[in-house]
Amino acid sequence: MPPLLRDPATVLPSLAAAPHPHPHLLRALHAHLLVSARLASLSHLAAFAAALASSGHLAYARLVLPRRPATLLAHNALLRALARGARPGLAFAAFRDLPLPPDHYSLSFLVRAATALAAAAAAERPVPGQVNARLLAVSSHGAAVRRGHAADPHVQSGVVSMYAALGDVADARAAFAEIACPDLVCVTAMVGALAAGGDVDAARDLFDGMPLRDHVAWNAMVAGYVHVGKSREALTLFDEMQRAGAAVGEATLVSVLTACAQIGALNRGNWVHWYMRSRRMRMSVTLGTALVDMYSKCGAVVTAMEVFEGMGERNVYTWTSAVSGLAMNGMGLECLELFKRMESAGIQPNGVTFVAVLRGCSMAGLVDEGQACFDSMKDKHGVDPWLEHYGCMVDLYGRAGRLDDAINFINDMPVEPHEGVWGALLNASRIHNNVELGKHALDKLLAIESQNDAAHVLLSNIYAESQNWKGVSKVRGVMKAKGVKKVPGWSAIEVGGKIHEFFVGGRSHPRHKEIELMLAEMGRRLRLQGYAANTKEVLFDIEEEEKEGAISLHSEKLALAFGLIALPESEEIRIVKNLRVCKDCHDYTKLISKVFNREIIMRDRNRFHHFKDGTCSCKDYW
DNA sequence: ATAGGGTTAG
Repeated sequence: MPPLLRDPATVLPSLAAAPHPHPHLLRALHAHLLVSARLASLSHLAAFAAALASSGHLAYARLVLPRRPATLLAHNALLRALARGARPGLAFAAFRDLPLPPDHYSLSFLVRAATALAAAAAAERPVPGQVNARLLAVSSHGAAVRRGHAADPHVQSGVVSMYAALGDVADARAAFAEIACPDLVCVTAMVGALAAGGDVDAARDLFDGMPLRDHVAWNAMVAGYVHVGKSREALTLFDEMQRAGAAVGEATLVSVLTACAQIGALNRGNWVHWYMRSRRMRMSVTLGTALVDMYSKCGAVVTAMEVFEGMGERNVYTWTSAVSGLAMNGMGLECLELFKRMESAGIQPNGVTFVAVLRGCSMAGLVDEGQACFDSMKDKHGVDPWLEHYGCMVDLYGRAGRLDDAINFINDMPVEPHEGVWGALLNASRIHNNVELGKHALDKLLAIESQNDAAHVLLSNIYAESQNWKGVSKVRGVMKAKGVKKVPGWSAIEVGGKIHEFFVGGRSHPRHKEIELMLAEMGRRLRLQGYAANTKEVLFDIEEEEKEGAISLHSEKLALAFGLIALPESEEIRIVKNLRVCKDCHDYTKLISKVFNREIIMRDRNRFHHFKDGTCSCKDYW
């Protein structure tokens, strides 16, 4: 007996994965399963039927199921297996041909199938034979209503999360409003739906109004905050969750780690790792990946790699997190090496992996290597380049000063360049002081995206570099007239397990007086070292400038001053910033690291800067 | 005998 045929539990998934197994093979398998009495239990029978259906033999699948008496139970088991399988759309075909009227179980499986399709559509993962996720969603909801099962709580919660998966919060709200007495599960589904739709405040109101919250409800709310980037709120809520005595499990910790990663809360992240070990929690792929991501994004890349190496099972997410972590930390060569290891390990890289490895090459100036990766994408891995990848390539050439190559690359693109491509060229023009090219790139960029704030700021900086102050104020006027809003800059620093956030020109911190004194002291000691503020790149914070009539302090300087006050001298200062660090702040921080003899690790939008003894790990190349 | 809500990479 071939080993595969010994146990339905092992043979069925491989059958389901095969696109179109030969009918002879199926019949042989069927016969074997019958003879060896593997199909005696209904669950095995349903699994076999589902495997048949998944591999394109729905009619055969139905024949396998008991016909007389036709039990709805067996057909429901088929629906369930199909809804969970690789081709959830088949559940609709099976539903249409049910030999008996469907019950509330049938409907809940159908809704689940629609949810799976909606989730795949949202992730742009086309599922074979897919019609239209929205159409199927509405029809499954309609079927539930028609068959009189819309009031079943399992169907209700399923419908709410189905619309959420489609991205239709309004429909989720409407479905929720129809529910006379939503139970805990339905409310939790709605909390998740609201948060996923970006309305985290509405989610919180609903959450606060819950008479009872179990750990899943807490998880939904914590994850909701993480989803919209409110990491500090997520961590605060997690504290409350623990005080409330809710069970902390894998899902919770994954969200908490994601929050730590977002805001660079290394101490908190370390605590989670310790907590996992002290509870002897299993290092699942998801949890391990979240740890690798957290350590990478907190600049602890060595620890990230230790976790990575210690993991027993790794998937494409894990590898991509690690590759991306090395890229972000400026370790281009190591990033490339890990990518090659990934290839030899037989893990198929996807588009996200290539974004990471191309960025790694770009940051380390590895132009030829990056080019080779880009070429291998399609040839070797069958991944079609996205617009982002074209942007990465322009960045790769442009950063390295090969502006002609960048332009040729754009001209040879088989698709219309998008704003990211022109943005990369614009940035390269700024780095290499090419005003003409910068103007050209900006025109193209604004023709596509007239509200792009970063583009206006970059143009202003290009003008400022060439001392063209009229140009600077013109850009400012244009932004005002067009109503372009600059994303407010913030910097975060963790002190004593608490996250402190600073905003441009902010004065609201309880220790602002001390911060001001420290800033004055920093300025005094820097002047002694011959530092003069960089007026070339003018600080560009319209709102603040207008309010205060003076140039405001960028948030990273406030965070830095606070770090110098609040952290012991032996400790490095870690700052996370949401935008890219400007040249002035970069120069300033380099000198501070020298004059105050401190290590400063700053994560900006794109990468890490590791300041020590007056130099930065990015070698002024960012 | 079959069911629902929360979890990872750019």
